[in-house]
Amino acid sequence: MSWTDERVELLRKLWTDGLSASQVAAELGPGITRNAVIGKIHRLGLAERAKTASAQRPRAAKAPRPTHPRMNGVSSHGNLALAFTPHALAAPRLAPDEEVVIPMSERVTIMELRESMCRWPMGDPTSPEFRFCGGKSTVGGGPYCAYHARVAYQPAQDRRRARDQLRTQRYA
DNA sequence: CCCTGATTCGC
DNA sequence: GCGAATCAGG
Repeated sequence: MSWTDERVELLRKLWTDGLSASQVAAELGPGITRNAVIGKIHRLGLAERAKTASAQRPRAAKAPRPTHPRMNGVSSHGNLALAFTPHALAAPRLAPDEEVVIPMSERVTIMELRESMCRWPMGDPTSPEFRFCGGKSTVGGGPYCAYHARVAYQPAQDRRRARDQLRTQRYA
């Protein structure tokens, strides 16, 4: 990869528009790294950008995060185990077209689960194969990754009711 | 930890 | 000139 005229032009435009170096790098495609972009910006003398756009822009208000019945007061791993095993057992069944396949290698056991990870249960909770999704949980410490948050909170009226029912049956 | 830009320095 | 590695900061 080299700095062709087109590339430089695009770099100028995107950087001037206020994109971050990594965003510009992504636009320029694989092969151009963030470092490459920053280096070029300096060589071009573009480094004095009147503040970054993101710095000018007032921070967007934090999206309100839905609360989950079982999600309160969870902080340590022990808590996680206690809090989410019931949840796991009562996990809703997803329709095949709702299903997202997470490779086993990316899933995590309950011991590997961290607060920053998606706690969506996957597989049979009574099986040694049982894992959690393990994806990056949503910003602000939400319990699920973006996808599973959607599944958990969005369509869910009746599914959730069913799940809660199941939960109370088993853990009343 | 995720991210940001800045700087250095071997190539 | 180039950009990975590193630094300093949010």
